[in-house]
Amino acid sequence: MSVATHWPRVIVHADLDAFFAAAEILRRPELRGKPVIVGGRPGGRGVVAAASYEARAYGVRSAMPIAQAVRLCPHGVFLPGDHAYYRELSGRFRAILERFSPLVEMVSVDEAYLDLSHSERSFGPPLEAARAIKRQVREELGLIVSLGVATSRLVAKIASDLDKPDGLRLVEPGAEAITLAPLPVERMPGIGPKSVERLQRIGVTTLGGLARMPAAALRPIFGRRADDVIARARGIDPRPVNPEREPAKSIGHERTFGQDLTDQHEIERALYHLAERTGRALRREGLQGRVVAVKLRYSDFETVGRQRRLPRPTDDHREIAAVATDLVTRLLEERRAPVRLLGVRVTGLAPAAIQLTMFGDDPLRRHRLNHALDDLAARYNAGLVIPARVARHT
DNA sequence: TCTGGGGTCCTAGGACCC
DNA sequence: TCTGGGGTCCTAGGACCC
Repeated sequence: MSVATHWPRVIVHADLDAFFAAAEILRRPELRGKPVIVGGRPGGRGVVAAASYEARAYGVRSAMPIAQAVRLCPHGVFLPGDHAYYRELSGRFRAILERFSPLVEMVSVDEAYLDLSHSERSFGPPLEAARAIKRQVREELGLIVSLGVATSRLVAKIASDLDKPDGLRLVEPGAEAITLAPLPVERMPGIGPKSVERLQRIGVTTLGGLARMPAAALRPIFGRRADDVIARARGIDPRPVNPEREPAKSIGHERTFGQDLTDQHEIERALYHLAERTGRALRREGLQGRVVAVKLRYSDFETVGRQRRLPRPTDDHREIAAVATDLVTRLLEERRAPVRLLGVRVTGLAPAAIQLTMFGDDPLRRHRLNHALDDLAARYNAGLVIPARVARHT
């Protein structure tokens, strides 16, 4: 019998396995055991959002173009995805986690951090608590969750991935650096393909190697983050679990078209629709923004953006659309080529306040009109109400 | 092969101010 | 004739995450 290990903090990272695919199998049990791939429609321009482990056996991975997934796994079951349903399951997932600690931070629909530092009295040592979480998620949701248990978010996150699927990995206090050392650098969140390549060029391929580098050598790759990257490679990460949802910094929508757009009217119509969805989302959140940004991707994947600061904040989709259209028109004057994607985003957000200084238009009336239109859109079909000038071309 | 959509954060250059 | 230095705001682009 060894002396109980002292845990300065107990952080759990919980990650649902192949979540979207598992969710679909849950409501269509006949799919169990089949390669299920959730993403865009075959023949379309989507990517894989989630693949069951049966599909992964064929080499299908998330973020892979659907066309490639079809080639690898022609008999796969391809589904479009149902985010409202996933959100509902995600809420139940969260409710289970909250039984174990009030400190639960959802980082996406299928991922969360928990701080169990003060939960030992109720749920026993970390390993027992982790087993209870896995059991309750399986019994009550029918989903499999992989867990990492460690003294920090970072190590818990990396650990949760090590034994997937149905993983449970605990990294004892003091064992952080030695656990990370043999892992390839790309296991560390924040190190993506570009950084991997640049690290490889200076002879660094593992987190142990990264941990031993002098900060000066990493400065060209990571800039001011270099010291932080080294600390993290050693398993040091003081960030707390924060259950508060941070206020949004930007809200926007973008769309990749099934076929590239060349017609000016089609482009304007698409921008109007994106602006409308963005405006509605802003009003739903009670926010206004001071900057309108557009994104344009050409058929050759060259991607450019423009943004403009407004004289005052807005949540009005007509105003957003007008600015967005002007910005895109300017981009197309610089380069005229088929358009694959358009995006509209509003940043510089702050809680909405009606301005009483507009010219020629009653802001209060417009404000009421927008909310009335939001109600209509919610009751009927989103995007039904568009100005005649744009509708004429539909 | 042919590359989504929602975001966040960082960098770098130019304008402008003191 | 040769021309500082720091801070802040704004814009564009890119890396990255799920």
